[in-house]
Amino acid sequence: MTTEHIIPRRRGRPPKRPEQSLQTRELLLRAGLEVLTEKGFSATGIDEILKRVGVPKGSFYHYFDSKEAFGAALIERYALYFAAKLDRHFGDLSKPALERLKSFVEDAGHGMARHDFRRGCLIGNLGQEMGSLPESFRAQLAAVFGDWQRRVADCLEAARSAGEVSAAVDCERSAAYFWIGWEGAVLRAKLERAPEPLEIFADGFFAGLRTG
Amino acid sequence: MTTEHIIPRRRGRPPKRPEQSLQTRELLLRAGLEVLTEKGFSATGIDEILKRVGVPKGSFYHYFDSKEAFGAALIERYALYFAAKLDRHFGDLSKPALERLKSFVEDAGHGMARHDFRRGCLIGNLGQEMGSLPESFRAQLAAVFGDWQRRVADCLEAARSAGEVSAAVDCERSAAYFWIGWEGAVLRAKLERAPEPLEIFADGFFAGLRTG
DNA sequence: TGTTTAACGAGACGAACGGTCTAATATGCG
DNA sequence: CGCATATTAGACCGTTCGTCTCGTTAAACA
Repeated sequence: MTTEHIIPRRRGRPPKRPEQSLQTRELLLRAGLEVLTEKGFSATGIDEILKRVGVPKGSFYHYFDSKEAFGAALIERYALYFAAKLDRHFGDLSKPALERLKSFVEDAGHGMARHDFRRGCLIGNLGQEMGSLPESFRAQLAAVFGDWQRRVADCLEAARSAGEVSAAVDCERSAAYFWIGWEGAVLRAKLERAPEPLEIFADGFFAGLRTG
Repeated sequence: MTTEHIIPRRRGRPPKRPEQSLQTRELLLRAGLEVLTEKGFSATGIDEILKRVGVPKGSFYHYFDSKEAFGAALIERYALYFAAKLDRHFGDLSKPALERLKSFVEDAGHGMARHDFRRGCLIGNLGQEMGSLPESFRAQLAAVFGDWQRRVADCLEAARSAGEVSAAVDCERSAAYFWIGWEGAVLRAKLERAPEPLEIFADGFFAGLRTG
């Protein structure tokens, strides 16, 4: 069901093939993303991730100083992965700016559907959990939202210049609004295991842009 | 800092004063709400709640069959508490319907501010955690949202009848939209420990109602 | 080619957790 | 008085958490 590379693992110092040497770390990160987007940080034990990829505990603490450090690495990776996704959509100048944003929304919806609405957004998940998370995560998570917001704001700005949305739209504020609501929609879609919350939010959001 | 009733607890069967006899259970529920709105279900241990109110474990398992049953009781109580809050605002016929909704939003914002934006919405918190929660919670949580949505939809309907919002507004859908986004705003306000997300969402939502 | 050192795998370890259980204590009731 | 009932008290068990120490293997250097 998941990334089940049961490549027989050798002990001792590995041969000098950099691609191979990063494999274990890579596997841990990938599995971590899968599990954490589904269950969050606190509810997930290291062992679960370990078992999933067939790596013993000792390896984990070789690659990461602690569960906290692992979490930070996951946030970083997820943020990057997502920023790339945004760029891919927003950079597609073959369509109008507003369409670019819509295509991201659609893509994200398909992504959730592909996992049966069981997985949400890592950043949203961890944000919700901040009450019990290392305080160092707070700034990191907020920064990620800031980054994503920037990108959406730019896209909206382009749409406004092109007259695709009302000139009265405050792009920065609308971008903030977008992520606030989108995360709510993802959360709700996960709860109901259904796409409707995403659709309802997207419809409402885009309708609002017509009038500012 | 919290409900620190350190009422000296007597062992043995208590005297027949029903108000007193429910006290321990009551204290557990109250403390549970405080902690779970802040940290969620998985991250919270029974012991933490117990210590907070100075109740030994034996009592806990006397009043609740399990942590799961305790969670279910908390959801029920929170849903009731919140429904009452909604009714209080929406039932205040001295102001226009839209104002009633706005006053709820304002009240909720003050509520979060009072706890320094450390506590969120229990239902939202648990919703996010569904990935690791007993499956029995899912229907219960969804039903709560359904109930709240109903109430908001009714309020919106009243506003529409009074011409306070565009006749084009789909009240049911807008109510769904409201809760989707509002939960996102609460989550974000908790993350940033600031009221802006609530304001941004509320502004955008109410603006959208003008045009439907 | 032999010794040292870096890189990694393996699993033992103590603390904490959820949950159960028995005992202790006090009241209600016949 | 004595038995049933309600509640507190906390020892206890199996699990799981995150950390740590050590063994094993290859690279590095001479």
